[in-house]
Amino acid sequence: MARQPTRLKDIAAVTGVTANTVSLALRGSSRIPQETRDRIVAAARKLNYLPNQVAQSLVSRETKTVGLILTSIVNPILTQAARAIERELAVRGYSLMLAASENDIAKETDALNVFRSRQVDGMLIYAASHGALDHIRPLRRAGYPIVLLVDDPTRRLDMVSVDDRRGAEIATDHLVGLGHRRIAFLDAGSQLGNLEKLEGYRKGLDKGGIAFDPRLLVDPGGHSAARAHAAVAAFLARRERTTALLASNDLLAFGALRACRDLGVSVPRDLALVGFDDIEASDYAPVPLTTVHYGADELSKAAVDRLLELINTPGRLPRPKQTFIEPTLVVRESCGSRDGGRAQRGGRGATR
Amino acid sequence: MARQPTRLKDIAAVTGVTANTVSLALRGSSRIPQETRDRIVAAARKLNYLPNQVAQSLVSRETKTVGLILTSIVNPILTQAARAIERELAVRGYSLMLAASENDIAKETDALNVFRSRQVDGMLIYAASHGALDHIRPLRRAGYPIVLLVDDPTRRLDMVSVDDRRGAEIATDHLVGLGHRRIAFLDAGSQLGNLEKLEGYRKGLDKGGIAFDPRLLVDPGGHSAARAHAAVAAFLARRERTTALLASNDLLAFGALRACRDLGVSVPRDLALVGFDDIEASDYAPVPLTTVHYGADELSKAAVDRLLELINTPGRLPRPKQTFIEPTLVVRESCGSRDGGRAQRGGRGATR
DNA sequence: CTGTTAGCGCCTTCAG
DNA sequence: CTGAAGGCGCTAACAG
Repeated sequence: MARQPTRLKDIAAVTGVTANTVSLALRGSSRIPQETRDRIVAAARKLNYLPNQVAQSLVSRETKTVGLILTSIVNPILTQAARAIERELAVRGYSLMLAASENDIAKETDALNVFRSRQVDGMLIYAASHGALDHIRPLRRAGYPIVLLVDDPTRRLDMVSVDDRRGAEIATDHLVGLGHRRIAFLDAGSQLGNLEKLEGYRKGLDKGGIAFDPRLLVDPGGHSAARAHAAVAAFLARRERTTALLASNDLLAFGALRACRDLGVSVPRDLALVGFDDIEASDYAPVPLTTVHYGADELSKAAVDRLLELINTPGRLPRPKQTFIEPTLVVRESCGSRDGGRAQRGGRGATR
Repeated sequence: MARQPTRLKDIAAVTGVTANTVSLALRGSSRIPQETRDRIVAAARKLNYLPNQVAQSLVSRETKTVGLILTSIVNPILTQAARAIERELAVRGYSLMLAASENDIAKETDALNVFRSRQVDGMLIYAASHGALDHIRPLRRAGYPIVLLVDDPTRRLDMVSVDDRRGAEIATDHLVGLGHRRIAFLDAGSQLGNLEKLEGYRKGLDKGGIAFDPRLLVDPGGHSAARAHAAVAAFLARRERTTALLASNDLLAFGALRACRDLGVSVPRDLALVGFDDIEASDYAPVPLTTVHYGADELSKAAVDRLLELINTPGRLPRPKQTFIEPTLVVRESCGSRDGGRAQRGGRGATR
């Protein structure tokens, strides 16, 4: 990029030694006498020398780079994870390369290839579809360090993820415990085959002795709050006599909240609402959101740790390891249990 | 990363030609007869060949990589920009390398050096401090393509940025037009020397014939909603008889909204509120936020376009060019003008 | 203690 | 139409 970056050879020319000596000196080899070293280091500073990492990588066969594939960068929770990942990597001397799949397997595959071609030392992947991992598996078999950031049902890849199933289950438990029987589930993941949250929801229902009713599934057909807004509005218009709604992420919950406001449905009095992710804005929502929380930083750290473990394993990769981050429920106002009473008996309502 | 990635030489061995021929064939050179080419391409596919970009970069002297330095990845508007940048770059065959400065000049400098060492073809920088650009300027002089994503007061660097000054000005104009005279300004940028918004605010005041009162400046001492929450609570307790507040970003506005709720101050009836950035959540806030909007995607595209222009300029870099993205005001409920009346006379209040 | 040689994987130039 | 030679910037092996 700079038109003429300084090379070892340039420093060599100035100091009257050979490029090799400069290389050794700059890396502090004791083979070079202190005095020569100082002279070389001084010259390097003066010439504003920085080693060419691409040349280094070619010989060392490592790039000190990790690739991260995100689904969509709009979801704040992914952003938060990306940030923690960048930080964790930076302190360990790795750089982060970013790609987005937009929930599209073809783009995910493209990103995989780009990263491979760029010789990244490892990859972190928010797979678009948890069921469709067959484009990733061969890479692991070929020896590529890869850590999935979503659940792999088959357990054949390394993985660090929040326990989505458990998260949806505790959220459902909470609503069931509050006396709700008709609990709707707002989720965009099913289309992509990401069924963990749905399963957790069903498990929670089961435990409460509530039959699963597919009419209570609402699919926004997209991942934005706007989509959720429309879908929930349509759903509410159907008058399914729902008293609670579990949204599979907070952005969708925001849309739901808006739909309720439009239709004069009071949250939590008329409808108890629970989200998922606990993004920063959830606490600042019109009705502060009860939501499933998990440590995105903790998750990121665990994922980076595992990835570096794989990267630094000399021979064959160790057996895949699965790590689940345990979620907790953060109870705020939107579920109606904040002030003790059952949501049905009416709480403070949605006043501001 | 894969223990043994396929090389040109491997394909050569299999097809009984030389590595050179393989290289030409794979790049579709007409110098190689169609039939040989097909044979080579087939072998490459079978061996799952991908070119080693590190090696390619060493000879081509370009990495097809762009470095992006963000201040803090928490601000959703930066994320949104990052996403658009990634997308713009990807369609042009460039990869994105990400680093975060956490608003710290030392870290910003580190990131600059890392990118330089990694031979990125160009850099996009959300500089932490718009006044402190002296660590960046020499790079431009050395011929590095760099586009700043914030204003450079001295106009010596290429830059694509929202017109912060203008944004704050139109927001202030709006509040002045609504009859407000005591307008507070909530801003975390001044400490870092990012004064554009403050200037716009003062200009708006001036035009309205309102004297600037430093007691109406509230500094959250940080960039989070929580900090704003605390700072605004303290400010409101001082009873400065403020009727309006301009927040320098939406996250801060959320915190302010929360402080108002805590203290029973109704928005917009008792206090008109205007934010900045128009992040997705703003429309879903307890009181939908009136805020300064700008096309983050448009900004990103312009920045990427300009950067690639610089990258593809053969000799000396052209003169630096400044591009401002024009902001607009999105009027929602928090400023009290939505339903026609002056905020002071009471609007719908903050009901939900 | 330092210089020389070779090679990482690829591309370009020049021979054949 | 294809092969051989040289080099990108750096490091590793071996000489001297």
